[in-house]
Amino acid sequence: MTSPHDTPPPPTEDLGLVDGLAQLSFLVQSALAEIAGQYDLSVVQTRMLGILRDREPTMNQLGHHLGLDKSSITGLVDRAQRRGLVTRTPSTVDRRSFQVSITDAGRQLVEQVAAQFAERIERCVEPLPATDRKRLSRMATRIVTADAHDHGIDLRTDPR
Amino acid sequence: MTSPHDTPPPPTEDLGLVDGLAQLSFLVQSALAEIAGQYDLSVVQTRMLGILRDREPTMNQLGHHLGLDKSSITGLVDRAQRRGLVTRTPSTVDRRSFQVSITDAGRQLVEQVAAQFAERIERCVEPLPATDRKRLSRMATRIVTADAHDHGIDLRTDPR
DNA sequence: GGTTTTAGTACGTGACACCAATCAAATTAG
DNA sequence: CTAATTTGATTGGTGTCACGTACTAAAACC
Repeated sequence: MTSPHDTPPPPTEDLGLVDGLAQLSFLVQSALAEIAGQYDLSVVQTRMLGILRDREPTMNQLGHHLGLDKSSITGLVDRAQRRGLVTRTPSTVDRRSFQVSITDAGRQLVEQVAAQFAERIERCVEPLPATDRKRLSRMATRIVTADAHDHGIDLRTDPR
Repeated sequence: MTSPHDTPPPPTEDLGLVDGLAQLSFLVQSALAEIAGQYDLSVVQTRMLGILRDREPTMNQLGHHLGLDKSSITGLVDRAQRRGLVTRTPSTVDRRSFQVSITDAGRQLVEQVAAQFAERIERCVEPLPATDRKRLSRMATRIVTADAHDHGIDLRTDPR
């Protein structure tokens, strides 16, 4: 029925906002998963490293950033630490907690993933005219920050 | 430092296309995960049910739609079938394969999730003016369909 | 007919995610 | 200043999901 590699961009009917965004999110996520996978990283691991690029949170704070349970964090950090990507440093002020930091190796890794991911996304977005890309960027920012604002959360995987 | 529920929309600086889309995708995915979770569904299960709303693929085709290995599908369908959400019907033309169909219960479930998800997304998108929402919808569609075109894939979780 | 694909399952492994329970350190009460 | 509570993190158990490998049976090929 549907022909694969044929008609260039036939005036496709609109998917609607909800479905469009849903599918777009799947597209982005699977791109990230694929690229991260090339470096033996999962999406969550990558996200964690991304967060640690500019922060040194405690386990608890890290869990908060990722929206994960504390118990999930232990294993997550364990695995990353085993690979030498992050460090657990005992906090000086609270002898119960640790500060999680990214290592040079981890930083290098995540930088590579980020670069390749950026490349990929830029490519996906190519069909849009420059004006639209700008707009899209602004809109995404708007939505994300409004949401973070709602939840009193900080977010941002990759600031600056 | 950062005040949670204060300043309305202070001229937030742009996150950039890549980061904006990445975070937007996380936002959408976690919304979906949360809502699906209320019905004891995972994102993948929900996605599967969404696909089955308007298709009756074989296990293999289903795996193709989801981008998953055949071996992953068995368990996926098993669990859904155990819950009475889908059915495995032996194919009449190929005695090796089965057609996976959604049951009424499954359809009802996924419809509820979809409705609530739509509601949630609409809400997230509220800060944007109507014109932008239209634009966003078109852009998302454009990107997604261009990508599907590239990969010769069909996609669409929720056609029409 | 015999070889080779193909559809699906079975099994083992590992990453995640959660909950409940636990422990030590910190905080709050009284 | 003890006593009770809360908090940061780990452990253990369960379940989902994803993969690779190996295997069976049916198709398809020659």
